Amino acid sequence: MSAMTSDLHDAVAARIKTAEGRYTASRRRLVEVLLAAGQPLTVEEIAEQGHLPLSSVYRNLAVLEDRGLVRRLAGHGDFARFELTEELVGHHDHLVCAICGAMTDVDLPPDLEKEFQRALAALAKRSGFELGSHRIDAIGRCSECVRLGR
Amino acid sequence: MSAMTSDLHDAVAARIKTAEGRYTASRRRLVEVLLAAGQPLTVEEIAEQGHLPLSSVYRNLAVLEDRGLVRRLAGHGDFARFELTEELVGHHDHLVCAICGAMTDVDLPPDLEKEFQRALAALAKRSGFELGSHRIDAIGRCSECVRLGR
DNA sequence: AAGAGAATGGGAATCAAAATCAATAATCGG
DNA sequence: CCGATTATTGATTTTGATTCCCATTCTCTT
Repeated sequence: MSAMTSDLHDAVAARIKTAEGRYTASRRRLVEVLLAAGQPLTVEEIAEQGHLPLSSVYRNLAVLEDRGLVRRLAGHGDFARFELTEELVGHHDHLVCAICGAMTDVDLPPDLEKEFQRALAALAKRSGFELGSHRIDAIGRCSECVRLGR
Repeated sequence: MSAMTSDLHDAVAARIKTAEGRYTASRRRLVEVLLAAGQPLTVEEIAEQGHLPLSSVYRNLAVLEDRGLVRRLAGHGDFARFELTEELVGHHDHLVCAICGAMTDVDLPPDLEKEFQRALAALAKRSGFELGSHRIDAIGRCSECVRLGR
């Protein structure tokens, strides 16, 4: 395990403990699965890859989301997907397959991200909206679905 | 009703009819509600504002979505929201309130939109992803939630 | 105006997600 | 290390948004 990875677990543990929470093996496993995947996963995928019961996955995703460590995304039509927040793994965007729902992480040039955040801030200000973050998704067909002619 | 509005209804009617569908009063009412709102609505909002039964709203949203006339969005809670597709009302982005889930339409400068689409296309190509459209959401607190100190 | 195909809408079924709760495990004080 | 306290687990409901069903109604076509 890399230094960065244990730093991440330390960060998660610290955050969990601030609210009478415990960073249990089950929760750590969940975080490890999300980290290893490097892309947003469904509850079922997390349960399977972490050998965890569904009820624990649902409960602990809620706990982690509440602490700002996990973020819930909407796939394309199907069901919810989850990823570690950018506080833990940095900002990134997604390629979203409109056919199978798969999501892949991608990074836009930082300059462009900044330019974009600036433009949004201007628009937000105009309507009294307090801007936090943003999300950018590219919608299309993933290579797998293209290959299979779907 | 403006000329643009009846053009829109004509476009919807034409598209519906291509697949043995009928542009019924119920479906037209649904489209009118979405058009009048100028922002993505939940199923419940559509049913209420159009005085339509839930089952019809769900069924007809599915029909319209299938014909590419309506698009399903992820809110910032659990409830899906729906809007007319950009083919009908043009491209735009959203301010999404993380507190109450409200969504407001906004327009980014066209130059910036194009620059984004170009950057995304480059990234997509690299991983064999076939780029269609993109969606950009600003996440934050809407003016109402700021005002109420939520 | 009648027949055929679509659409409607109230209610039932579905199923992802959340809640329940007895059993288990971690934490703390001494 | 021990026992008390509190949090977590996970099999099992329960919930609730969404989808399905189907008898009735509507809309087209001739």
